[in-house]
Amino acid sequence: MATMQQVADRAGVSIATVSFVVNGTKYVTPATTARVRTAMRELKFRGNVVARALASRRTRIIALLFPTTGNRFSPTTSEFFMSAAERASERGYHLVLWPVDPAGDDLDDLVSGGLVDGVILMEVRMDDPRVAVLSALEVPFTLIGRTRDSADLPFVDIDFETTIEHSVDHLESLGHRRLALVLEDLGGTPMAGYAPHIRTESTFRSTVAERGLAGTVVYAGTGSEGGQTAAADILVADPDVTAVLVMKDDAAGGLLVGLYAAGRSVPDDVSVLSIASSARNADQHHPRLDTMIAPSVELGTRAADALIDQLDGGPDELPHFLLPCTLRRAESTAVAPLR
Amino acid sequence: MATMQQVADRAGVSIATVSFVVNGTKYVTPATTARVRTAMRELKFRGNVVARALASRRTRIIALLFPTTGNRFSPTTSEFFMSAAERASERGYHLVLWPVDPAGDDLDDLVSGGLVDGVILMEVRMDDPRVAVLSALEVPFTLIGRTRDSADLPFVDIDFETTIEHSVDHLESLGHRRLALVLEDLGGTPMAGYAPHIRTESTFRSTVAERGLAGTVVYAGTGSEGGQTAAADILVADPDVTAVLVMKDDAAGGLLVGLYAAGRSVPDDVSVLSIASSARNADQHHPRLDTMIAPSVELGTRAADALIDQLDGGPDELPHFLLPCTLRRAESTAVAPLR
DNA sequence: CTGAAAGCGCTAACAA
DNA sequence: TTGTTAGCGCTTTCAG
Repeated sequence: MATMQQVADRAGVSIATVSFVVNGTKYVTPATTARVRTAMRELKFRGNVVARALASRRTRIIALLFPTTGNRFSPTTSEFFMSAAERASERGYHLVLWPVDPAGDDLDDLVSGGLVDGVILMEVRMDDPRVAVLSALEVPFTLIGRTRDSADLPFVDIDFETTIEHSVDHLESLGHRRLALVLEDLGGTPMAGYAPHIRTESTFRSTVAERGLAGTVVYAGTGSEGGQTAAADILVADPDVTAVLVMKDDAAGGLLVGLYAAGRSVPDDVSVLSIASSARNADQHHPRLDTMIAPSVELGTRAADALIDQLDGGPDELPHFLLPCTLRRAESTAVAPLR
Repeated sequence: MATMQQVADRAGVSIATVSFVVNGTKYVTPATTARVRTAMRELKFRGNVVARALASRRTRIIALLFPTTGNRFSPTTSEFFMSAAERASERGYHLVLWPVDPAGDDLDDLVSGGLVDGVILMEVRMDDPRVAVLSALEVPFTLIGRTRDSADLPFVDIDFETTIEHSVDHLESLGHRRLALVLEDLGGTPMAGYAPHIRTESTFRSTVAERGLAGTVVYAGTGSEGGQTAAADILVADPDVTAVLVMKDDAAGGLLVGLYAAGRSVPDDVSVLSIASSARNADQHHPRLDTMIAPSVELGTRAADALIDQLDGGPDELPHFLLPCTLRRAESTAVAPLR
């Protein structure tokens, strides 16, 4: 692996000059530039990222922190990640996905010594311990999500409040007055306090209260069984329910099964609206469900931008970017769910 | 951010001594060790990974390379990633997921200068250009997957050959003699030549041929529609088919719908076996499908081990580790699929 | 416009 | 057992 010094020797210039042409830091005459470039090519010079990082204090690498706990990597997560990575790449950065303890304990060695220039946090909890750690470490960071009080934190997030209101609007416009909400059960896990759930649940409760609607909330376990149990739970709590919001992708199918098993057909007896899901996930269902699709790509892109702006000294107001999910109606005609 | 020199000064020792206690490189008396540790604590010394990497030529970071193309991050992928990360962590390494161009073009700057000590490749194609790049770069690497000729490459992989034979065994034992295989359609994409498909298809063809069975192969598009179309295609090609293998998770549901739409009930008329899927994915289905579950966790762990052995100078034979999927039978009684 | 040289923070001989 | 010191490969003033 050729070093910069070797390139310099070969081109008959100083190492500083090579550095200048490599980084475009200073003007170098076309003639010397050419000589240097030739030497670089001949020696297959690639540059040493680590040495550069040590000298310049930047690596042009940013990390997306992902909790090691649970197996929470969904298609939606994937969209956040991929879109953020793409944007980072466009702006001359590399984005890596870094699994870290949800408590933030192993954050130090990652970040200390400038291995990464900044980080994006996702799967944020209302009182996420990682933000304190990151602040203490003085690492530039941006959230995909919001803590309880994110007023002076840079973030992009799904606008769950608006999403839920729109969802209820939609269902109300269909004539529904008795709703239910299915959430994942995170109690007792390290992901307890997961902000999207808290916000969704409280917005749901307040919205139905304001509008004088009935609103039941149940927590679902995993997979088809989780959904089936949730359906049963809902019907116990409110036998007259006519619409349910599900924010748990892997249980959505089971929910239909459960409803049908209890003699309800979808959407004739009960409307089901899947929320904060991805198109890719929704497309697996048949019959299609009405779905509030998460703006993951847009948010991933924005998150990368927010962080990189911070690093490169772009606009300096705190980014507080919220985007609601958008409704995608199932176009197919009514179909009975599973028997 | 305190430097090692500052710690040394504070503890009244030389910087070398601090380095020794930090890395456990040499014996240091308990007394001095204590002084150093105290100083480190007082100064909140964290150590500079970049400087250490430059001096020692190792970062203790390994990367799992993931193609930027397509949105191929499945629950199975997630299991590979998480388990490899966990194993790496146990062995004192960090594992990051690095999105790179499937052609391997942007591999240089990642790897040059020893930003990562080694890499694990996944989503491997039969003639994957990335292995040439990696070899040229002289970076230690391990594959999750196999190229056409991996005889002298370190790899761990699903044993697709055995998996398919077991699948056919299973179906044959159920009395089926007319089979079909559903694969993802990757033609024309950068992922064309994806090794699992090639191996699965060719093993399937040769196996049915040897045993004198009928074997139809169809390629499915995405989501429920993809599966429905695949079902129709199969029935055109072989109206008497009685068993189908699906290696496309998101289309499995649609396949059932399609079969049912064509008047076939599952599993009475047609048996469906989902292959190389994950438990998490399979659990979403209702009715449950018989599933050949991929040994992702075991393989992710092995991959990390193989790479780290290589790095730390463990056993030096080339790891060639193959594990077949294991059959998980749907316990539920027969149910009609979607209507 | 180009070069000299002082670091960046740490590791690892080699000495003592 | 601990200290000295020469790098690791590159960036970046500061001169010239």
